[in-house]
Amino acid sequence: MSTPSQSSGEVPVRSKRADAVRNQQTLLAAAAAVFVTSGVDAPIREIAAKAGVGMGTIYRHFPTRADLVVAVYRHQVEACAEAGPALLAGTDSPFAALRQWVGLFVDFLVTKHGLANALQSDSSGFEALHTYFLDRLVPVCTRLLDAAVEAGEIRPCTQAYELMRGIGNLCVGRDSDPRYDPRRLVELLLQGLRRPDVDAGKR
Amino acid sequence: MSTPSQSSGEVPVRSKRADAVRNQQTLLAAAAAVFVTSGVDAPIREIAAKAGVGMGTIYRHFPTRADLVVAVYRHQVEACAEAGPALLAGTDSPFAALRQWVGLFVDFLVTKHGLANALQSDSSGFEALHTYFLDRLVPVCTRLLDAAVEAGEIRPCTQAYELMRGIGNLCVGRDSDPRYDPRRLVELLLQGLRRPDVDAGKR
DNA sequence: TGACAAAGCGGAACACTGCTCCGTATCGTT
DNA sequence: AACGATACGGAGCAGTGTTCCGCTTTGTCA
Repeated sequence: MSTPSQSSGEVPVRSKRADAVRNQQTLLAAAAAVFVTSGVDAPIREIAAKAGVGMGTIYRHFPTRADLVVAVYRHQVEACAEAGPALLAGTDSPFAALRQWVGLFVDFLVTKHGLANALQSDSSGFEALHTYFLDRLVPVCTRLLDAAVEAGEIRPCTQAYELMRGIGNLCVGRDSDPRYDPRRLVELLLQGLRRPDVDAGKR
Repeated sequence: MSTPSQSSGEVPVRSKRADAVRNQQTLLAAAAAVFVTSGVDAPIREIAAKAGVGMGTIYRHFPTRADLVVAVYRHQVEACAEAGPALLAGTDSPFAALRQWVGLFVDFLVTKHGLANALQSDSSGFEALHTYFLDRLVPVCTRLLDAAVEAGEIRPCTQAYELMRGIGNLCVGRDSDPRYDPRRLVELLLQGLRRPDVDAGKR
C-alpha cells in the first residue's frame, strides 16, 4: 500500500533492480522471437544468446520453461478467456458461442509451433504450463458448456476439463502432415456433443 | 536362387550368424520389459544394459528407435489390423464394427506407456513408427468407414487418416490426470461422425 | 561523492542422452 | 587349424538441461 511492496509479507520489500526488470523484458522479447522460429522447446541457450544474457539470468527470472512460455503467451490466453463471456452474451445460441470460442482456442494453439505438444507433454518443466492454461480456461469453458446444456443444445455428460484437454490433444502435430486438420476433428468432437434429439425423436 | 536367400536379390545371401539372431531376440525381450517400466522413450543405454549388450549392437539391429518399437509391438498391431474385417463380418452395423475396432486400437495405445505420445511426436527417430502404424491401420479403418457410409450410418466427409491421427492424439497423456479419459472423447468423436438425418435430404 | 552490502549476472562445469566409429572377438567355412 | 566375414562393445563426440559461485552492477547511506 504505502511502501512499494506487492506481497502480503511485512518485510520491507525493495523494488527490483533496474537491470533486472530490463533483462526480464529483453528475455520475454527474445523468447517470443525464438519460439516463432524454433518452437517452444528451443534450447535455453538459444534464447539466452538471442537476449544477450547468460543462462543463469534466464533461470533466475523463469525457473522452469513453463514459466517462460506462460509469460510469453499470457496476454493471448487472457484474451481468449475474456472472449468467452463476450461471445456468450453476443448470441442466443450458447452452442454457437462455444463453437466460436473453441475456434479461438484452436487458432491460438495451432499458430504456436509446438505449443500444443508442449501443453500435453508430461516431460519436466511443462506441468506449470498445463496448469496455467487449464486453470484459466476451464472455468470459461464450463460456463459455455453449462449454458449450452441449459439451452438444450448439447447433452450434459461432458466435463470442461476433459473437453479442453481433448481439443488441445487434437491440435498436436498439426504441421507434420497437410492431410491432418485439427479444426475438422474438433468440429467433429463438438458435433458429438450435440443433444441427439434428431435420432432420439427420429420416429 | 539355389542358396538360402529370402529376398529377391541374386547375390548369395549368407544366413545371419547365430549370435546375431540370439542378440536380436534378447534385445526385443529387454526392450519390451523396459518399455513397460520406463516408456517407449527410455534411454537406449538402459535397454542395452538390460539386454547385456553394447550400444553398437542395438543400433545395428534397430537403426532408429522406431524400428525397435515397431518390432516390439508388431504382433499387436497386426492383430488389431486383422480384427477389422472380422468385426465387419460379424455384425450388420458397420458403425458398431467401427466403434469396436476403434476401441481395440484405443486399448492398445492406452496400455502402452507413452506410446501415443511417441506416435505423434515429430522428434527424430519416430517418423518410421508413425508411418508403420498408419500404413498398416489406415486401410483397415478406411474399409470400416466406407462400409458405415454405405450403410448410411455416418456422413462421408471424414478421411481414415485424419480419424486415426485424431484418435491417437486423444490417447496422449492419459496418465497425467484421472479426470481425463480418452475413451469418452473418442466416443464423442465417433458420435460426431454419425449422419445427422437432419441435414440428410435422402430420408 | 565514496564506500559498501545486497541483488543480479555470466558462463564454466556437470549430468544425461543420442549416435558414430573402429579395434577386437566370434562365427562359419574351407 | 586357419582365415575372412560378420558382429560386438564401448569409448568418444555433440547437444541440451541445470546448477553453482566468483564477479559486476545497483541502490543507499553517511
